[in-house]
Amino acid sequence: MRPTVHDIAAEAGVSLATVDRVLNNRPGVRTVTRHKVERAIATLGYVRDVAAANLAKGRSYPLVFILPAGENSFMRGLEAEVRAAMARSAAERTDITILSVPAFDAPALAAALMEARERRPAGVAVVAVEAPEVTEAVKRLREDRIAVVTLVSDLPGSGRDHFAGVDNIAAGRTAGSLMGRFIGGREGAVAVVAGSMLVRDHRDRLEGFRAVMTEDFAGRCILPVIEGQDNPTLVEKLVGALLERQPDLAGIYSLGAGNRGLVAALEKAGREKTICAIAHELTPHSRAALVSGTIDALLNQNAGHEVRSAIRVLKAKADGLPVISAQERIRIDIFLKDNLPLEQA
Amino acid sequence: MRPTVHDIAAEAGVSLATVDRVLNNRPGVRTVTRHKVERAIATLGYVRDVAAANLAKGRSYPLVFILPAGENSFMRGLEAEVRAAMARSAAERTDITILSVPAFDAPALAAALMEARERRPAGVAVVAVEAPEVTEAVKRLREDRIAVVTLVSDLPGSGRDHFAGVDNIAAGRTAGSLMGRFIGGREGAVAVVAGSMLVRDHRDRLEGFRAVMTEDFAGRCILPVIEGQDNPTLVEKLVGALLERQPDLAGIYSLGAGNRGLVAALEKAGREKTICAIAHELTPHSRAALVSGTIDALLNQNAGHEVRSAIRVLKAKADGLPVISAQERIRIDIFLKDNLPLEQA
DNA sequence: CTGTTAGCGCATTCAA
DNA sequence: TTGAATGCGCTAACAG
Repeated sequence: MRPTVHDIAAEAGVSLATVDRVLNNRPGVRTVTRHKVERAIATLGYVRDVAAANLAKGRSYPLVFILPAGENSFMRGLEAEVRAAMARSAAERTDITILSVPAFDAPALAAALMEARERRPAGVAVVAVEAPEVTEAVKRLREDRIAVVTLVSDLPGSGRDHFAGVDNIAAGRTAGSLMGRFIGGREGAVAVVAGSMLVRDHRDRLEGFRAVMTEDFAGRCILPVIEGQDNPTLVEKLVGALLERQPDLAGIYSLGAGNRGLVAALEKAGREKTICAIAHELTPHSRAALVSGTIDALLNQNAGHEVRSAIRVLKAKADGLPVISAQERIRIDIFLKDNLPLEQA
Repeated sequence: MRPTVHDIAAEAGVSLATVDRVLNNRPGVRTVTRHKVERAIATLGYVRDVAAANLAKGRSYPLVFILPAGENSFMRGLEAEVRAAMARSAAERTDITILSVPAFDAPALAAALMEARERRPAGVAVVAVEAPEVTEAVKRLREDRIAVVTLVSDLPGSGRDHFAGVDNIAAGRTAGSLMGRFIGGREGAVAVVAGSMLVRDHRDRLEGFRAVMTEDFAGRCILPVIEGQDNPTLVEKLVGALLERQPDLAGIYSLGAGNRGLVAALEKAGREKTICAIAHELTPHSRAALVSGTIDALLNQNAGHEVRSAIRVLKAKADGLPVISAQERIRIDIFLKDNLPLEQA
């Protein structure tokens, strides 16, 4: 049987309370006593039973998630994952509140952060928009010792505790690499459609994509970025116009959302087979387009992983515990029609 | 505060023991009493605290992992993940033993399964070789109510409880799809290097690969399969010979292990830039080859996920609990040099 | 500075 | 068929 606090108390010749004190390094133990206990811990090879500890503590973690509103399928999927986490909250001892704000709206986001602050949660997870007022709000939360994790889109320089999302520069590079190889020797320019240059993730993807195209596919012309605000209607209009003025277009990299518009424009123009399209995020629409062949490859960040990671990190930070960063790294998935996970998964 | 057994006992007007009986549907409760309790559970919205339950039970899960011996980096990585799980065994209430057997050796594997059986574990995870004696041994374990999970390579028809591994047909298809697109319009045949046709995963990958090449890249010639026994030295020899007799080779799909041999042969022949190489499993060697460009794409199954999934399933099956199969699905990762996770991760 | 004691939510004797 | 009592491994008052 593995050793318990009782065993180490006996071995060290002290009481349970003392053992508990050194285990949770609380004050009020003489150095000699502490050493005795530590030695007992070492010789017996004691490892604390976290489940039992949590049971005894009865601690719970009030958390706030701030997510963008709107039709964006990825964000709705993200919200669904947060709600799934709420359903598990009994078992995970969390108490989660969701706050919804308009997309790409820095003042509204800053206001939501202040609202979150008033709830005095243990931690806040936020899909960030890069703006001074948002940075400022995050700093205020940190001053109140509220843990902050940026989700999906980061906010460097804000002092947030952690970023739960993918390396978007690498994502852009990956898209560039696939695009260059898939197009191969064919002629024609490549277009880039983004949502907004106000969010860090989109800027990073663009940077990565351009870097690879310059390094490895130097002859290829990259057209100026189109900003579609992650809005399918707008994206469709802009891409439609693009297709008209670029009869020789070889590829489109859609690094934001609104892919329904992209797909519609390509199919209306009858160019879905000749243009290599690479987009982000696996949603019901993008999935269908991948299967049909309109989209050639999809880069994805697993929203479920991101939410669960954010919660783990928030809890750890709230307890002042270190985070095993290797374990919290979110991978960039590449999906072709052949390695698509089953529906619903 | 969420309701506890006490609350539902009070609500139903019975004792703790009775509540416990209906909760774990044990006999010895009148139907009326049972109904009262069930109603209380429903109205209070009770959910059992699994951690507390486990604490009270003090149950632990003796498990056996049977892994192939040898230099195969992927398998050694797998073993490292099992050892990592052993390190967590205190917290997870598992007690894991590793059994090592020669690779591709059905009699030895069958013997190991019988050895595992004598330990009377709650469950066994095994990297399967497809052979009647192995199937038979697995059936015996099942008869002794020992849960069995196949790991990495499956054993259909054996009655194993679960397969913790990727869909290898889909993996082969993915490789085919990438191969066809990366080669594009270039001339030349494509070769396939396998480990052994005795293991299901290799056979499945081959099937998927051939299917896609036939469906989508019909003009491309696929050479007969080379079996390298996952042995780098043998692979190097065989691929070396292949390169000599096929001066126009356009691509190589290595669906097994021994990639050190593949890389060495390509580089010695100076063909690493002109031949598109796609291989499996991210190891230090394959990673280096991907970065240098000798390997163009790597398909990967995350050994850590597989091991953790196997353990979860084994515990669930041992307790007679259902498995949420969607959650246990192992994804096929595609790595290019651009989306490689950081070292060590 | 150290020890005693009473739970956390649940499972399990042993009596009744 | 039911209930009272005890303990799992740990934390947290409260005493000393």
